Amino acid sequence: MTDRASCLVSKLGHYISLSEDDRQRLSTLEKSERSYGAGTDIYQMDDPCTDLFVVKQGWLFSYNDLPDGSRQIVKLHLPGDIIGFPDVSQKHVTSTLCAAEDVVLCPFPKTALDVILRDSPRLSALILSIALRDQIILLDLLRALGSMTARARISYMLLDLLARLKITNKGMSDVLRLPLNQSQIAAYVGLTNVYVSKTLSRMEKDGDIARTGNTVHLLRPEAMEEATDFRDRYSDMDIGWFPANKV
Amino acid sequence: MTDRASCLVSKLGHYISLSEDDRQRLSTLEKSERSYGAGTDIYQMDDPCTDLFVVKQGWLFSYNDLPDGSRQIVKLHLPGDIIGFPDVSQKHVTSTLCAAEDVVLCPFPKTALDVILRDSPRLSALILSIALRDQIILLDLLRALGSMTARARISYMLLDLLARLKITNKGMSDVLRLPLNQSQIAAYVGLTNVYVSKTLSRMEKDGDIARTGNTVHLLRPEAMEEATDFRDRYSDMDIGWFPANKV
DNA sequence: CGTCGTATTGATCGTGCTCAACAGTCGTGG
DNA sequence: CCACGACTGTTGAGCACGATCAATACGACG
Repeated sequence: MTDRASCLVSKLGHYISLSEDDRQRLSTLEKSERSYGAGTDIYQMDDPCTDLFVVKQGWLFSYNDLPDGSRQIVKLHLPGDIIGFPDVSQKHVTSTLCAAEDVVLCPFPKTALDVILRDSPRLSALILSIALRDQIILLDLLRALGSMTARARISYMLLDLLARLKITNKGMSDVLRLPLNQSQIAAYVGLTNVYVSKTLSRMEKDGDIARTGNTVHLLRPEAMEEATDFRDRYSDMDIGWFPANKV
Repeated sequence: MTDRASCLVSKLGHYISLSEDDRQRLSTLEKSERSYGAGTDIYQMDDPCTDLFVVKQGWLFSYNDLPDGSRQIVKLHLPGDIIGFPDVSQKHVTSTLCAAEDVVLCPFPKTALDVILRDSPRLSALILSIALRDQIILLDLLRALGSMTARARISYMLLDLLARLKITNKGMSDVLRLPLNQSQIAAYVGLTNVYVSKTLSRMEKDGDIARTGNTVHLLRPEAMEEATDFRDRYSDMDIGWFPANKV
């Protein structure tokens, strides 16, 4: 992936081989890239939904504030991710997007999707598949939040992040940079910052993880996967049924 | 909707007007319909994923059993729903499907999707939108499980079910038939059967709901929506960006 | 009548929350 | 240079929501 390459092309080309036509189609979609500083809210809940974003650099998250003052982070966005897909089905976006650190995004208009659907069945299938896989992952997270202990939830989050990073970075070890503070982790897994701190300390004392700065080292990933019934949904998408493009 | 009409046609025709070609395409997809008794597991987790189902009659749910013995219901399926969409992206299904009562389903093969993607951009867009909307709804549920009290979670579930039933049944009142026992409700909202019982009793005593048999009457839906920050995602899907079919 | 599945109610326990104090690390400004 | 504040993480004490375990009630069905 050169720096000049289209974010979309390199992201989607990761799953299937793209025809030259498809590459062209995708490249033209992207507007110029944009940078945002850490902590910036890039769009707010209930804003009109016009653009999608590919993450070129940095982590972000989508959150909602609830009436009782608590905050729930519903999705973490890592480099290579497409942000805002579910909102395409709605007139207004359903959550607020916030940069967890300094980020670079490649926006492209929501209306671009109709061109793809009209002209490229193969790309359409891929996009649909990605959307559906994201839904699977959400279901997994739901199980975690619905019925796991604090420790299992945090383990689950760490395993999920590691699996995601390994898609684009094959030779990766079990070390993880985690550019989120404990309040944000808490908002994601449905706990409080205090209890996240206590749980992480306990996990460290028990030898499950090691921490240095904001990097986390998973010392027994297999045991953690066992305990949380973790499954890697990222590595085995089914793309066998995709249609060929028309000629 | 006549009894003979294709389930898919009547389901999808609810959102957009379908061309005669599209109606034909959809009708041919469906195999004969099938019935299952209450409590039947229709497919099991890790089975190969071959078919999707349209619900013609009765309620169902998808669940997973966790290593600690607890069960999490991740999705309730009502008449008119399409079951198994997210699993299309996977080689094996990720949860077990169970009939909550006697049901009738219309199966159609997963491979049918490639025909639609190739030939009908408009139907493709609709299917994508439905998948994405389901994801939004999952995100809503995630917020509920992540940071709401027992009472709010149950309220949320009731509001969600009511909104779903109102799509196909416009003139509906705030009365709801709930063919689930309290253990199933508990598995869905992440509580125990005991606490569901206690919470429902308290809600009844406080005048929020009334129960007779397995029907529930919501007495102050607006107050409940306020308390749970409930939003109806079903009634305002954005279909404005859909492409027209090629001629 | 007995059994099974389901709902209710009570007593007790524990995980995780609340509130609070304190420490470490920044960047800022005197 | 130090003082100060803002932000983050840690630790402790007490509390509450919801879990666990158990007993009871109730209906449907054989």
